[in-house]
Amino acid sequence: MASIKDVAAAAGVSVATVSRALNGHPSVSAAARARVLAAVEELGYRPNAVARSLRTDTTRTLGLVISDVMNPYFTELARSVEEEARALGYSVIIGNADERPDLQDHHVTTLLDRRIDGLLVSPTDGGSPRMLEAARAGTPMVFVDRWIPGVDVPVVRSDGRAAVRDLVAHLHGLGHRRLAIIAGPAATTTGRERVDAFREALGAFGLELPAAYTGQGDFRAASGRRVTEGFLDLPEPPEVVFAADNLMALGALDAVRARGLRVPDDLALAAFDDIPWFVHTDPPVTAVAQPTGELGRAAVRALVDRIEGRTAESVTLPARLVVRRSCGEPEPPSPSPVRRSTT
Amino acid sequence: MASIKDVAAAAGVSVATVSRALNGHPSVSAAARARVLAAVEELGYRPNAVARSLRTDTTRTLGLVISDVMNPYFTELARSVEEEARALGYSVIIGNADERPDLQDHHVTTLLDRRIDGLLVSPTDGGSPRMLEAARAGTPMVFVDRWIPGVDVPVVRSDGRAAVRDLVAHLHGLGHRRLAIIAGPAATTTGRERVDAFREALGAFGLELPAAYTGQGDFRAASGRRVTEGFLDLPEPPEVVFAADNLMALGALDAVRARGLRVPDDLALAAFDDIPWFVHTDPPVTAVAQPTGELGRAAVRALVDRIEGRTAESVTLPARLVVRRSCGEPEPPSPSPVRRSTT
DNA sequence: ATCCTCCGTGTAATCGATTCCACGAGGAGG
DNA sequence: CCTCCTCGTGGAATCGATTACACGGAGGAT
Repeated sequence: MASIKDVAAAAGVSVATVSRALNGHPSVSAAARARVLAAVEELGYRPNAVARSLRTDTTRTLGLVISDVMNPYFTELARSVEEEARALGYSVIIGNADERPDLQDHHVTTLLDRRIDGLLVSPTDGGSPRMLEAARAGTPMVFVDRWIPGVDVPVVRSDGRAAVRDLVAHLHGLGHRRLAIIAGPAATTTGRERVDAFREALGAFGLELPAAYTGQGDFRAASGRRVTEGFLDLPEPPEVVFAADNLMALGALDAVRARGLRVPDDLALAAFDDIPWFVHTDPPVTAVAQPTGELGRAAVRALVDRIEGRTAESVTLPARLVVRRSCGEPEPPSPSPVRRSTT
Repeated sequence: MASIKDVAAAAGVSVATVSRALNGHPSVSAAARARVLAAVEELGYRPNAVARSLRTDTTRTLGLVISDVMNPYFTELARSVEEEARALGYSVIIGNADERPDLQDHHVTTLLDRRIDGLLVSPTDGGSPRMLEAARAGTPMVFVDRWIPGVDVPVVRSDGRAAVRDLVAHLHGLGHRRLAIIAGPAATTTGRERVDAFREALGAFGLELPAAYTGQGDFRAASGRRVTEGFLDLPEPPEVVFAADNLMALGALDAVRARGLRVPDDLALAAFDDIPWFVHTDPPVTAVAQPTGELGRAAVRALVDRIEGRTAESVTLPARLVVRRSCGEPEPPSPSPVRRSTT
């Protein structure tokens, strides 16, 4: 592969001139510039980003460590992050932690070794040592969606409290009184917060959240299924299950279906995180929707601010409730014939 | 951030010795090795991958350019690619082309600029000039899922012919005779092949595929919806629609639902590419399932073979039919009560 | 005409690793 | 006791870019 030396030789100038010509430096004569460009064209030269990074101590690359790529929420987040980063002239390297702290650590380490300019993290656990150290050492970093309390890093996330209150009001209005939740891992902020918000909202309606109605999940489908089966085995099963993420909701749907029961007649279902597929499930799932794309873009902007020496602000955006049929209410006016179960 | 010089100084040895100690070179005394390791520990030193790459002309990184991250098929592919690559000691940088040739070209260019060791591509179109040139120039490269005819690069893909035949047999057995297809972009191999396989299978049953029953999609949901609406507007609409990928099937479902019709009673539906969500849609969708994970792993193995100087083989794995309810047949024996529509 | 200022360019240092080559010490063999 | 080999080590070149510094020539001011 042609290097800058080859271009310099072909153009009959020094490598310094080639570099200057290519980087838009003002003091290069038009003649020299033209010869350089011609040589570049002829040789199909492309600057070696590795060499440039070594010299400039800059990679124009952001690292993004997410908890689970297979989760549509994170997929969309990743997509919006890449989009905004590209608009700002950065590339993104994604690391998928698969909800495993060891994998998260692996990716943080590799990204740091590659000297990325900044790190976007949605931590799987309390934070790997490597990550905490990087934060302390001043590596530009921003938390997105999930964060780690006590670490001085800006956080870009959405606040689901109001939407969860709306959800509980909706459920209460439908006559449901026994509400259960499938929680996320206690090590994650989102795992805890959603339970807190739910309990708080229940309180406002004079309802309690008994321990038996709080199942421990891990943000994966299998755990949602397991927890839901537990709920159904209870002497007095809940009337509604609220899954703290979309994959666990999928698992819950599985569990209900495997028992030959139906949603919402036998058990109502709601989820945190809305995704396109929820429109097409049987029945369509009521969910708390985060402004995922905006979250990703805001996170990138914050991180780039930090990288380029400006100050980065934490951002909190509101989530909102999207009502569908999984909790019992018929869908808002639609051209489709009203659906009635035979029972 | 500490460099190898700092470690050398702290350990009281030369940088050469540090490098040798860290790379397991045999001729380093136990004493020196211990001092180096202690210094590394103390300084929290991590080798600079950028510098190493410049010197060794190797990045231990694979580039993966896919057509659309939001498509669960590609998400799963990406995940399995990363997994296998990690097992072989490589990192992966993903580029999402979003079905846009210009974006594909952008990512190929950036990846090449970063001097990745090899490229895995699922081309969106006939192939960007940059990509074709890289292939010709000998950059290790493997096509996965889609490929470009006439380019001498190994291809890892699945063959859906048999499964599509099974699908048509299934549909024919259910009494369907007017079968339509939503094709993918003609610029992609998968876009063309699936139509060919479908037409061929129809032929075996003495059926034709009229032009009116061939809609042109682009592998995105919106196009599936548009094409399906066109089908429904026909004087004699088809009885079945076969979508050449899962997102277009989603769009088809949308179209049917928006008309107040139902699947499979008013229009049966089948899709190419099976995904977990198809189990939960209303109704569950019959699909041709590719061995996605195995495809990703095989592609990585082929690419790494090529990178490490062995010869890479093309691989073709069979797809298989997964029958669900969207074409009219009741699901195989299950504990759930038989579902009857009220009409 | 002389001096000063720019302007365009080249030389060389530098980033942080790896690795070839040379060198000194110490052990084995004659 | 001398020679030779081996082993561990350090010096320095190298990868491909960027950039500080120096330098020569042209043009303007006086």
